[in-house]
Amino acid sequence: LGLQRAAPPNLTANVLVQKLASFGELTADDEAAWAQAAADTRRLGSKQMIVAEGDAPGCAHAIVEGFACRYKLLPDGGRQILDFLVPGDLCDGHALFLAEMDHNIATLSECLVAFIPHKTLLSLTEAHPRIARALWWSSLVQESIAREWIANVGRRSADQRIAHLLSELCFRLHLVGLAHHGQYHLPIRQMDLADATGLSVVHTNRVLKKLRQAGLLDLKQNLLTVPNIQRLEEFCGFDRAYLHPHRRAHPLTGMPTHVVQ
Amino acid sequence: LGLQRAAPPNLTANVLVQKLASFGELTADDEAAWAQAAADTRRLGSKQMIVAEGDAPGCAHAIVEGFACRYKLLPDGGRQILDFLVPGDLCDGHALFLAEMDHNIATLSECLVAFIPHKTLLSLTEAHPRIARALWWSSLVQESIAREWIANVGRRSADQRIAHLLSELCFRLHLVGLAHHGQYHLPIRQMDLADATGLSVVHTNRVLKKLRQAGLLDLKQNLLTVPNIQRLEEFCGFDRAYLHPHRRAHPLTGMPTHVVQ
DNA sequence: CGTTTGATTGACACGAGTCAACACCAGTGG
DNA sequence: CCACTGGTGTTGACTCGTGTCAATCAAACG
Repeated sequence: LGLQRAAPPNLTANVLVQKLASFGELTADDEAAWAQAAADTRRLGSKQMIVAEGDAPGCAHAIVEGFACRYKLLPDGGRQILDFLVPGDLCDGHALFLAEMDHNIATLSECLVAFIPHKTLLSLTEAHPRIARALWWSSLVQESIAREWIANVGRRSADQRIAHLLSELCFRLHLVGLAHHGQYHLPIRQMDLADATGLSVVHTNRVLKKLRQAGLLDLKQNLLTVPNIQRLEEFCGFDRAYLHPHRRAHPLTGMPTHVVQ
Repeated sequence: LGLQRAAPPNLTANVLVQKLASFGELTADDEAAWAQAAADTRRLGSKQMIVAEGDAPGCAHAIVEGFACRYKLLPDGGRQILDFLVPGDLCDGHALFLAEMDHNIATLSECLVAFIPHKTLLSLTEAHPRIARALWWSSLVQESIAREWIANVGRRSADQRIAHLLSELCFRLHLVGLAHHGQYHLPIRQMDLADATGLSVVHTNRVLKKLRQAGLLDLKQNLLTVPNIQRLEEFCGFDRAYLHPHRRAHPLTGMPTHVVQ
């Protein structure tokens, strides 16, 4: 598949830069510095641990290619996925300050992962205030996503849960240019969808069938097709506001103004 | 009730200081500055809005007395509570940087709320790096709590959900000295518990009855009694790690070392 | 007092979980 | 080359946890 080909070296950092820039305007100098910081990349196989609960890693990780997720394991063996990590996402920016990780991060497909030493991250934020602000903004969006997930799992019907989750992913993939005419390369199993929405695999399967028959989406063999994204979003009440896509100037902190899309 | 009496003026800021200090060691000077910043307090009735979705408030809010919550309203009228706010909690620290609120914050009981102008908050963090770090830490704990709630609502049984939620509250109330021999003043209705755990009110009621009969806890008339907190925590698999109570020195950022409890 | 809000309980319906069987595919090894 | 395997998707039958509806009760309140 064309989607799976490795990006040329000088394009490797492109997704990371594109994503960070979506959180705040950067100068060419900022972008170069960010790309440089993430130069150390490694390829990981599917279902490999990136950071484990209890770890206090010495470097941050960002996804360049492939899909990963955060998750917790419960005493009874259950798994709850807390977020999907798509290309461009910084996995563990907060671990820079917290003593130890309180959840796991693992790949869902083969991934290209950038390793950014905490030392580099710190000096970067000191020398590049715009990068610092973009990272700060990004961490706030992370928090906001987590809150929306609570509402998703807590109060939406099974159909809407799945639809909402996929709507969010579509939007986030759009941000980094990974959408092609309503088609998204989505290397996640139904079991992953189930663990992200708090449903069983069997019921997830049935819901997907129902959504397919309703013509809202089609997910098969790692390819998600959404004929009409607006219809899907209406169906599940998706409102992109929580992803804080358009940034307006703040009277005090002077965050840059810019509208995505 | 003795618990409901208004604190003397010079004690008003005590809870806020105590809470902030639980996130990082502060000097006497820091504490005085923080208390001063939160000097403007107002008393709000039950079920009053503090900040609404879509707002871009000019000041931050902190709870001094009483209970509040964050929540989202869904298109179908459902409400999902995203977090409870107890005395000492900063409600909307993140709003300092984000363009607008993506959820509501309202009181659950009569509350004493401190209003901290964003301008003050900004200058405070510039002049007092320890306060800045404590606030930063606090925002990370907020994020961590949100993630735990996803797992709670997504993968735990109804009994464990309620038990876990109440275990968390017990711990957080402990932090600010609001626990008295396994008894906690908890002015929240069963409907609030239901909206926080993704259950119906009726079923919440039944679960509470079951927990009461199992001798795990007793919640009636705003008073939560937990005979044996350890037993409750074991029942629901509560692990305080996600609240990041003990802070160890970080090799790079030099966060202070200190163990709560 | 009547009114309102919240707690409690029962009867019933339904969404979602569980168990089990089978299909399908890729990889692997005899 | 073809069985054999493990992982994943699909479907049916059945069970069970929760939701819904409705009635009653208790406490708070104007």
